[in-house]
Amino acid sequence: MAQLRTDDHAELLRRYGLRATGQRLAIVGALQELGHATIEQLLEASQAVSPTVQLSTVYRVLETLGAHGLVSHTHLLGATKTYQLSTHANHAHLVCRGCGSVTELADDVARRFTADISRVHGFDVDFGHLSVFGRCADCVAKDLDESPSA
Amino acid sequence: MAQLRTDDHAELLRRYGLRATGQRLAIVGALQELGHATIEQLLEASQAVSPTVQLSTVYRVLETLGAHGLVSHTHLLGATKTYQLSTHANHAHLVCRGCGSVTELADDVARRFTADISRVHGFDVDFGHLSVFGRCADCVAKDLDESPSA
DNA sequence: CTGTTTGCAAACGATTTGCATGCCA
DNA sequence: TGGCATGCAAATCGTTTGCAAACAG
Repeated sequence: MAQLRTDDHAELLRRYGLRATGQRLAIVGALQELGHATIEQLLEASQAVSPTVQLSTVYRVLETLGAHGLVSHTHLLGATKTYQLSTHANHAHLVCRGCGSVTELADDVARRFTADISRVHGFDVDFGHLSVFGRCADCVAKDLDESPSA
Repeated sequence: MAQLRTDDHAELLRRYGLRATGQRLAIVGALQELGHATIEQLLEASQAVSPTVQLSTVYRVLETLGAHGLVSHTHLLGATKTYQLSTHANHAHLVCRGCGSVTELADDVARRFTADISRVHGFDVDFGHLSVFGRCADCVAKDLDESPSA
């Protein structure tokens, strides 16, 4: 997995016509490191690098980067919005309501699903934003333990 | 499609051990009529029947009904939470980012998808809460019109 | 009659905004 | 240097809560 460094992040931002400020680099770095993260997580992680970063800045930066297609967001658990670099967005998520774990959906399953939808409904699925809720294998197993038999 | 009347709603509520107040009947009626609706839509629709209904009441009623399994909710557009009667919840939604339209996903497609996920990931999909974002056939067609060729 | 539900208004948390200053290009 | 980005604090939005009155059963 190609790990971009800070320098590259700066370049990336400029390529999109955006200024490479310390705060933005910190936030992009945090996004890259975390894969997907909530506002709170991003605030914390970017403050570790650039202590002056403020909550409102995180909001503004994410909005700006989002408008330029660099960042996308998904609703994972409940109303929690999580953000991710678009380069990291090309897969759907399986979100477990039991333990909160987030797994990437296997590509071939996703592809078949979107193909089916396209064929049946003519609907063009926005892949990166797809979140599937349910219970992961572990939690299903736990559920069975707790209600042993009928 | 079996259309329940107000009397039946009252009965339904009581069957769940809930009091059948005018406000609740109005809200359940609105849910039934709208299929799925936001808090705002529900407020408006239920006020048409029972003008005293208040926003906080809508919130409280939905929470109560939800706790009893009568109502479920999904995230459709953006952060917008929409609510629906559980009897109406057994299908996934295709949500168009272009025009905001919401379509029900064909059963067989959904079934195949959940079966795939179960087989590959051991993950048990929460069906009624599945929302798929993207662009509907109409909006895809419009998109093509607007960017005719390269 | 009794306990639940509602109206109302105030509290609350998350997100957004205005303005002066700071910093990148 | 000029203008976009940020810090800070206040405003705003959606949602929740406490309390007394109204209502269902």
